[in-house]
Amino acid sequence: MDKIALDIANQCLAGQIKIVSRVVIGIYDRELRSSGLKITQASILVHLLAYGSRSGGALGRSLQMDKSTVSRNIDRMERHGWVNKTDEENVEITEAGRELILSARPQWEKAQKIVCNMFGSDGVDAVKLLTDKVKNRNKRK
Amino acid sequence: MDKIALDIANQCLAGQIKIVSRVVIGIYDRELRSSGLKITQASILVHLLAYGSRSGGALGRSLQMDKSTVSRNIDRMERHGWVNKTDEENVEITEAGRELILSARPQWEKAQKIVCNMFGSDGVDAVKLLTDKVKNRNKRK
DNA sequence: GTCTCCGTGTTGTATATGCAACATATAAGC
DNA sequence: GCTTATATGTTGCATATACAACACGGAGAC
Repeated sequence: MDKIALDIANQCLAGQIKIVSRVVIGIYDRELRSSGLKITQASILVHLLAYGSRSGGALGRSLQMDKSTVSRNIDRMERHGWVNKTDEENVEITEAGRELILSARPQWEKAQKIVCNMFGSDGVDAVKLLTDKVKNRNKRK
Repeated sequence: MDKIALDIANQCLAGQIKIVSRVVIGIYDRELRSSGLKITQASILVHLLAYGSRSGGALGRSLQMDKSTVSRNIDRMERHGWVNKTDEENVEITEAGRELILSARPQWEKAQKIVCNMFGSDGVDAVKLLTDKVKNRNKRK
């Protein structure tokens, strides 16, 4: 029983975020399982729906993913037939991808509801706050 | 440009948490890189320091990891010589593991400082709030 | 005693993730 | 022109992650 170690365990922001992340992502992935999607791929499809075709680099910047991670996620999704790489270094959603993500909406809603209940309105606000802090981290100074 | 998709992209709690997680974990992992640790393994070592030898199941419950994930993380760490599996289904930290995690403290402090600066005190509070919500999610009713 | 349930751990399979190194291509400097 | 910087994408490597299926051992139920 090391008291200092206990302090570190309780204060480490990365450790806390990992725990929160594992639980929340688990809830979404379990709900989405019947659709064949995981939350990462669902996020990419939603992004392509929202913003249209984009380069892998742009996707990575929006989702804070390394370019290699984007590259391999797109590969997997192309194998499933949900996206295509177009001529001009862009990724576009296919009709199958569009139908899939639209059909998965109820499952997404359910997961969102479960987590909203767990977090409460102050918890949801906290997530938003952290997201904003992360996205604006290089804007000051 | 689909307006509804844009709403979903901006509201999805899992998507937001993934983004926050990627950024924060990236900061810690980069700082810890010189020590040879990643934040997951550092968390396990700190837990073993704080609470002493524990079963994989107990570690998984504390860190919200699947038992198979714990199992394979422990395997990796045993290969590195940082932990041992004892007779009685417990995992114990080795002397090498203890020295490693103690020596990595400055790097952890630096990462913690960077993220604290990024988040501000309200952001740090937000992380704590979410962690508490997650840990107490089954306690009500 | 036997059977069932539960806690524990391992293994197969698949996805997710990032760094380093590499290969291109385009743009800017000079 | 050439060079340098910047953006793009891929691949090797290692770790992190979870579900399903399996195996094992103990604790009760009867």
